[in-house]
Amino acid sequence: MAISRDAIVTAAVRLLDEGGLAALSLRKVAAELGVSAPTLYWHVTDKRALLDLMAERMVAEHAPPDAPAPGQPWWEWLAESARVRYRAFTAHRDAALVVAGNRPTIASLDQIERTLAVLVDAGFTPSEAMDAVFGLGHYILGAALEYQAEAARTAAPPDPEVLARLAELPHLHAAATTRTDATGEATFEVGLAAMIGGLRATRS
Amino acid sequence: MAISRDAIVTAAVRLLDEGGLAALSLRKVAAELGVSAPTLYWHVTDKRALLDLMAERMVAEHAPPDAPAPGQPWWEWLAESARVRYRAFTAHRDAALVVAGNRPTIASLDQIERTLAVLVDAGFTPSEAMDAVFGLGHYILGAALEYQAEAARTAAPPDPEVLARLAELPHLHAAATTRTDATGEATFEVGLAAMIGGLRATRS
DNA sequence: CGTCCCCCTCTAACAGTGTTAGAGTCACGC
DNA sequence: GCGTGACTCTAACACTGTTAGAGGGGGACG
Repeated sequence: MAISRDAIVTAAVRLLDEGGLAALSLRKVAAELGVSAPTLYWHVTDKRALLDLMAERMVAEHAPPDAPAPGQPWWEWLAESARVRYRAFTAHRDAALVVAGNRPTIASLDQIERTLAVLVDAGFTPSEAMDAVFGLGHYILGAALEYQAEAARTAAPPDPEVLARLAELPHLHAAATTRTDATGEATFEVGLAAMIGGLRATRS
Repeated sequence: MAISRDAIVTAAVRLLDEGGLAALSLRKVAAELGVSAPTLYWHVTDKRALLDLMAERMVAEHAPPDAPAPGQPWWEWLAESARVRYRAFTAHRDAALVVAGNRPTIASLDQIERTLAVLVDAGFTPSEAMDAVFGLGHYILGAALEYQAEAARTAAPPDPEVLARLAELPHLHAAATTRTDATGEATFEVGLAAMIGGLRATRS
């Protein structure tokens, strides 16, 4: 009945969604497929390789447009691409962690190339464009990672000592009470606007 | 002769530097101290708790100035704080990963409060200041994480298929050949300038 | 029809992980 | 002297990624 590599990746992603990265073991993936654990090694060289495939899959699920729409400024297209990527990171539990340790794939290179093309077209040198891609990419990764870490944290009861300290700090307390950003999207948007605004400023 | 909690953290950080997070096991930490593994559980509740302590230690090693120097604009002070934090993340191997999963400590709350105070003083509302801290923090975390992931990647031989594809992509190839940023600091500076420039723009 | 080979799966096992149970040792305060 | 608590130990459990090596089973070919 021949287990396929794609089926393994699908099962692994499902398991990731359920229990997070820490709970993802090859034995569980194998069990999900009704197969013994060493069998996976015939289809996949390594657990690291499986994680690479999962990262590729999860990123591929959300594809940004290849280039700006006619008349659309490059910065708006860039912002939209960033949102799509952020969504890809937050759509699956611990996806950011999995992607972070990932080695670059051909698909990701192609996407970077497309982004570089747009930016070079807008007047960036290739090196400047690369800096922009890196800068934005780092921000997205950090935001997604911190969002998911926060989600994992709130599952556990908060340290009362820390909570007490928080009440004593006026600005922090004020900020904490006037904000309710459950999805993290509003916070992401603010940082994104700052980042892209900063990149735009270097281009005029 | 009574092993202290601080000694455990010190040994753990040394082991982290040597082998990275994946190679950090309680048994090795115990061996480093000439003690058996379960002994650590008397001093530390959990491995997660040990990682929290390590994160606190590593961050505390590099402390940014509490407030701008007289006459120093807030954005310059903010950039300097960001650099210090980035240095803290990259000073120890996998430090960014350890800190990312960390729960907020009292010390980190205090530092956030100081930053908020400076920004509020500069005209931000507490909520806007919080957004700025988050945005900048996410960028720093992502940059450090990606820098360390890249360092780990170059240890392994690169995939020839990916390498071949890279040669076919003109902009990517151009960018890759004209850049030699071994420490990642130059790339970090560019993104930092964009981020802080963007934050400044919202304030005028 | 037989036979060989290769795709695919299996069991058994190894070395290592975090963590718990419970027993033991040693110094200090009363 | 004696107990009590701080501190450490051994033994063990359930689990992890990974390797060795043995088979089954179906299609290709003589």
